[in-house]
Amino acid sequence: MSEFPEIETGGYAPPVSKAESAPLEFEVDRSSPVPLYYQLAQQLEGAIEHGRLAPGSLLGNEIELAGRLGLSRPTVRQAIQSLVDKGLLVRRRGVGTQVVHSQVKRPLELSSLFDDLQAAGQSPATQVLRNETEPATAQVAAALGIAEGSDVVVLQRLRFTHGEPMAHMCNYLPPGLIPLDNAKLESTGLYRMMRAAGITLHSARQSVGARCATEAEGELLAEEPGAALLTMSRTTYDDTGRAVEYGTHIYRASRYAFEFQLLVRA
Amino acid sequence: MSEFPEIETGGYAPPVSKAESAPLEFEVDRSSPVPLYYQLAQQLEGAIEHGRLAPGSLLGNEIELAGRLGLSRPTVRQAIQSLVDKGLLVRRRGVGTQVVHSQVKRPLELSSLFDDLQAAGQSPATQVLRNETEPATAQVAAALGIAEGSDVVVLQRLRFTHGEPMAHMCNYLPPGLIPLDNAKLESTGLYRMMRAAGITLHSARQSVGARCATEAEGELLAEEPGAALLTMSRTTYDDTGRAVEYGTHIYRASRYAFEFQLLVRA
DNA sequence: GAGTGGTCTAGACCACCTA
DNA sequence: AGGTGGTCTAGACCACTCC
Repeated sequence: MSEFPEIETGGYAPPVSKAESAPLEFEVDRSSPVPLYYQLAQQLEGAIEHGRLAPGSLLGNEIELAGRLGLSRPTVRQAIQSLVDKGLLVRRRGVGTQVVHSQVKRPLELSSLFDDLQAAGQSPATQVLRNETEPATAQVAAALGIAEGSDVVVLQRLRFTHGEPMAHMCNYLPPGLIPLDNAKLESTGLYRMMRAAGITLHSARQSVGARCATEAEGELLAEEPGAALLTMSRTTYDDTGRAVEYGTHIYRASRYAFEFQLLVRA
Repeated sequence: MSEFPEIETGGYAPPVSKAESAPLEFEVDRSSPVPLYYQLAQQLEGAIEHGRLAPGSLLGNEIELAGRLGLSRPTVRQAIQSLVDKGLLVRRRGVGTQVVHSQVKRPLELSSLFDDLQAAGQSPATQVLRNETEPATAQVAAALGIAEGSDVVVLQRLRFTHGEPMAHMCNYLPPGLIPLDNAKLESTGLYRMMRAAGITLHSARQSVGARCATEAEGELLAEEPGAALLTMSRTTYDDTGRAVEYGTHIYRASRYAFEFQLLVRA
């Protein structure tokens, strides 16, 4: 497999390359507006990504690293901590800081279907079926945390890849949150429009299920009635905890599966 | 304005109760082995959960808070930061730290189906169908990051709630990771056994899809052939980045849906 | 015992927001 | 202009791990 003998022992004994052969050079630019800890974190992350810091290797203690860089220990710790939070490093008291035994690639973030597809080179397209304001039903009101009967924007879209239908999406948004121009909606994703409007997305609560397609759903998505569909409902919150979107979507299970990463919270 | 009008305006203007009427008392115990920042974080979290700190209310600036508690500012910051990471607080430069506009409940963590069901009062039960060692297929080896053909433990279980089958689970584990006693497996969940063995779970990469049940699957899960099934494959990693489990599971869509929360990574 | 990360302090200056 | 969080420093002592 790999060139370095990462493998050993059935148990767990951590094989540690004690002397990092090449101490690796890092440098910070004190005239830059970029925080020092962030500069260091980026350089460390780059070194890990590019394999200059091998998985399992020790980082060298914080105090010495701080001295070598001309930084204080708390600053170095802040850089290291940010990478620990990202899952790239592990700290062990009395042992040291090592590069994680890799395997875990970059965690998926909260992304829109549109971005996912585009990133996968799937050339997504959108058709807006509906874009209007109506009173919120009890379910929608509860999801968005607004009063039942108050106005919400209802959005219904069909998502295509390579000219084939792939998902039917129904979204509800608080009125006036962002301008919902049909042309814009057909050329980009909802999340991207929100971010562009200065909304900082923070988290989303999702529920994923499955069911068999009804006749109408089959027609809409070019599937036989009875075909498996993936269903998803999601409420998205911004960084102030305000619900900015609630959606119920259905996907053709034959063409789509959710990929995501869950993190254990301390 | 009035004193605590938390509600207002259709737009977004944050209505802030400038003077927190009752400054709220916090206290730390310096003789406790619990870190000071952690004590403070817990008290703040409790105050938020119990509504003593209203959503949207300001926390008071860090320096004053530090003074009132007899702590240094970095310590107070560490406490606050941990709650910001949890999504309970938002910091705004030049404004202050406020309690998130709630709505977001506690984020779901990486949990086992067993724990989920038990928490929901569903009295889960498990039947072990298979528990043996065999050579890893290419797919399993890739997921676990081990050599193809090397030994892995294969586990097949059926999960019941209220005496009804609910899911069929097939797991692969590195050999010798933990003792896999059948009796233990039938009385608890796999993750709980791992945690008890000192393994710190860190993250899991999942893929969720759907398909229609085959005849055999229908029989196993007491569904008609063609019924919608939810499929999930998951690789779980510990805090060193080592894959500790790979599983492919199928669930009766009529009885189960995944609930989870995604966070936006900075 | 030596070395590591974990915690904590008491200051400092800066950038940003509100007004 | 005043107040807030964001960053940074130069120390200190402790708890844990390993030899």
